[in-house]
Amino acid sequence: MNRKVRVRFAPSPTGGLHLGGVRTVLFNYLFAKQQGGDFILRIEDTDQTRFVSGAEDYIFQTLEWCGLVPDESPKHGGPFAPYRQSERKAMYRQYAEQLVKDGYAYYAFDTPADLEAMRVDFKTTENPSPQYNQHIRTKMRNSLTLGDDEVKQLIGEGIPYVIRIKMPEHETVSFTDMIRGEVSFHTSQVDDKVLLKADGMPTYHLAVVVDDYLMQISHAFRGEEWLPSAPVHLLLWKYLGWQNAMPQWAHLPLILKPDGNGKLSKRDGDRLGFPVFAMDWTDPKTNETTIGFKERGFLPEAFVNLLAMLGWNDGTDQELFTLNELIQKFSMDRVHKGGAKFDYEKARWYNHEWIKKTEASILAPAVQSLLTEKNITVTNTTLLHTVINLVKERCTLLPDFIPQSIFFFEAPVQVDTDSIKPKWDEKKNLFFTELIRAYELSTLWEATDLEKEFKELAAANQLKPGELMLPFRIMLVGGKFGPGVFDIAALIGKEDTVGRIKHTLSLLAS
RNA sequence: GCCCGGUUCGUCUAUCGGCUAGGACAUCUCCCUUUCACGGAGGAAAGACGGGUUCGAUUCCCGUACCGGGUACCA
Repeated sequence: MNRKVRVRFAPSPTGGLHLGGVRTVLFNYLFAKQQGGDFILRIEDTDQTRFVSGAEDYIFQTLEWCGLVPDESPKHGGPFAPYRQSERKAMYRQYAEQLVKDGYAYYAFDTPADLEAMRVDFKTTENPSPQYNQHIRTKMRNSLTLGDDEVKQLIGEGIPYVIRIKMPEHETVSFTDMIRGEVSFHTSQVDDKVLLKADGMPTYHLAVVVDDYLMQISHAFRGEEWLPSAPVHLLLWKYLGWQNAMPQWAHLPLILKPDGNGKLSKRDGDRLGFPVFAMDWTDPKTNETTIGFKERGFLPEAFVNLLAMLGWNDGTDQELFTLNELIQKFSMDRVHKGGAKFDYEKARWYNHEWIKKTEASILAPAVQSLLTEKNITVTNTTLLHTVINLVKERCTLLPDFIPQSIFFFEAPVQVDTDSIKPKWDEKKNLFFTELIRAYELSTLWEATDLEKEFKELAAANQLKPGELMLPFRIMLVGGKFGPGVFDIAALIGKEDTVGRIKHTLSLLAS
């Protein structure tokens, strides 16, 4: 069987896209691009009660930021449109009805109250959550227990009903998962899932099978949380007569909380102070904003890189990969089976590495807009690039560029004179006064010249340069940080250097 | 409870029967840097447990334990 690779990411638009979601996108994307296939985005908005406006748009923005743009989607269009399940509503019913006709599904008229009563009535300590299964279904109001005439009558009267799959009694359903190998289930353990809801919308189970078939999906990758319902899907492919077209499955491991147990959730980020969503997400109902990796100052390259390494590696010690390298090297059989605890420190490390290896010209727009927010207007882009190259190795997140570079463009507002005062004396005061004169007269303004002059003057004053470097640094940058002092002096120029020394001297005098 | 997955340093992981168990993050020590970083050298740190199979098991099989997922007219 040699068909075109087509994969899909099928989120429901209920909120921000979290790490796990983006990683599922990434693995789909990598696989598709490697195989010369297509990556489809399908919106699974079959639950109207959970629909959140803005969520779909957010998904597109996120994918764009990550550089994982779909080939087909509600936005990009494509030969299998529409790509929003709510707009495909009409197509699902016929398949559900066909299943009923073929004896693989049945109508069920139980009300929510009936179901609730069932769960209470059949609840025991051994079976705390009774399912609507092959045993229970004989005790409920459905087309298996009711006569044909009664069923027709109920439907005719407009009584709400759902269509449920009729799980076979003693079968083993098995399939080969690309990551896990052979996985099998006993049908006696699986319940009669609802396929078509009372409002006429399909559930995930029906919709995913119908759409994957209609959209000719060749490989279906999704989170591990779907593994238990895989037998339902497998059976549906079979009952609908599409078995030969069934995609190959891969169930991806989950991303877990860094501490404690369970899968990573938005709340963990809030609690532990790190982002979980790719980008800022503002809940339209509560107006609460959850921070995203983008806004925290992550580069998309770093974000994609760290996500890829959460559950996959190429078997070597390499940890830094570009998207293109990932496309080349990715393979589903090297994806782990077990979940991975998310480590924010390591995530920061990836970003740090990416900032270091990214060209100043690429970093420049982001740094510039960060400075603009601080009311710094940068007109000299050559200077900006020089500054970025000088400080980027000490920046882990993009906003770190602000404290690390702002003093190149503006005299420090706060000067940490407290760190100078304890060891300040008249000799040093004299030295800096002389330094001002020396620098004012100097015709050369390169870092090496400035350092030479500085040290000669120190020697003439019988002072160790070491005692003077820190005060000098604080005068220029405001605190104990930043690149080499003479590099800074060279870049900010004579006027600023002298001005900042004078300013600090006056602060120390008062 | 039941079903399905999983289990190597604190964390992410390498190992596809030969291991003195390797790398990275974090941590510690030292060097470099008269700031903060970067960088360099080194240290500490792991195969859940019990049975098999085998000349040999981290690796294969079976139990047990623990962790995770599922058990909705949510995805």
